[in-house]
Amino acid sequence: MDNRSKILSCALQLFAARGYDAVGVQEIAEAAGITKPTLYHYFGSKYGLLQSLLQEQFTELQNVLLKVTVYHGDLPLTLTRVTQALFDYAATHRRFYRMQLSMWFAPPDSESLKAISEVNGDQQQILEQLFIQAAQDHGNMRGRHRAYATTFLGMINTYIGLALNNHLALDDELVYKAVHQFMYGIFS
Amino acid sequence: MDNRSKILSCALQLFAARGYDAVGVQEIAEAAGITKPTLYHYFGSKYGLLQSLLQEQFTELQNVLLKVTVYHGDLPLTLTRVTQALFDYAATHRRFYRMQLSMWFAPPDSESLKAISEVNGDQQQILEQLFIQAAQDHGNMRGRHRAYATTFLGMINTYIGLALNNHLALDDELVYKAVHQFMYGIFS
DNA sequence: CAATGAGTATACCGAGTGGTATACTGTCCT
DNA sequence: AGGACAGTATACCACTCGGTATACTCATTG
Repeated sequence: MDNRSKILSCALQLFAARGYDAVGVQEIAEAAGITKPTLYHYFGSKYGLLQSLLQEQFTELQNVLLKVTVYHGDLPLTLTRVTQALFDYAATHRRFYRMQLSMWFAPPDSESLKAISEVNGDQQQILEQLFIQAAQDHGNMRGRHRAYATTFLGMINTYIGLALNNHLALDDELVYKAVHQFMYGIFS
Repeated sequence: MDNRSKILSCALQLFAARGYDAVGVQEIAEAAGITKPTLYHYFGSKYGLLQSLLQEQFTELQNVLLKVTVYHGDLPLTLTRVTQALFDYAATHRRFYRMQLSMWFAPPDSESLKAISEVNGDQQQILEQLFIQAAQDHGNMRGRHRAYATTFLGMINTYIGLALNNHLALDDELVYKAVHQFMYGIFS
């Protein structure tokens, strides 16, 4: 593994465990077995490191999401696939998802929130597109795609958050429950 | 307002906006119009300040919660009251709830999470008691009180989080929806 | 009056912060 | 061979961090 990858990997581990603000550049460098100028050579700044980290992981997540967000008239089916994909991604990228989640709920003026907002818009838009398509079949959904996408993602992220702390398991039963809870919320 | 209260108030504002780690003791002191030794006189350390802040606000929240968590055989009714109470509390203590929420999702080894965990257990237990009582009337709920309390609080907190970012409104309709979504989750 | 003790400020501490100027390597390309 | 350039390390910068030693003020109390 080259130094750049080593830095990214160690930074992810440290940020996920203690948070962006609480981890120093020096510490990351030591963990990666390099020195600070090397880190600054690749990423320019601590914040740039965070951006690169988020960027690279998020494009992967978005590709997964794009593959699974195809709508063919059966919204529960698509939502089930999306939920499964997100659960699966969270389970196989626990560290990253943990970091991403804590940043999602970070204070409004924190650098963490700023960083993740820059990157997160696409994910939201993919989901919004899905709900816009579905609204063509279900009139009462029209005009609420933004709210639906946010709520859906919020619910999923909550479940993942609970699962990461071992309060529940991300099994098929939970997928089923989550989707039906959400659908129930739409048609009531 | 005495200096102690001024410090607490300013610390809350700053922590809620930028996070515990990103705010320095010096900055809190300046915002409160005092100097560091005064702060250390009252709270001993930066972490002690955070603990006091959480402690005082949480006892207030717990009192609200205790008043409203009375079970008389109608679980949806009680949950509606609890949800309303939490929504109301969040709406009237936006800054504090914002801080509390970001700490709830803070990285596992962060001081923020440690601090809130020390204080949060009681809240969880109040809800668990409710579900234990309800399980006497609904056999299929038995033994899951812990999961129910966690999931319920998680759901409520997600809605509040979305509301704090103006993605939705904490109105009676949402209370109804949330409670029914949750009840649906139990009996399916 | 003298003594106590809470509350506050000045001035300081060592350690660590994010970030960089400089110089040295090695590997390409001409 | 020689220049360019990515990559890396040593040593440093000014600044901020959480925390404190000391001394002062002032109200309470013996």
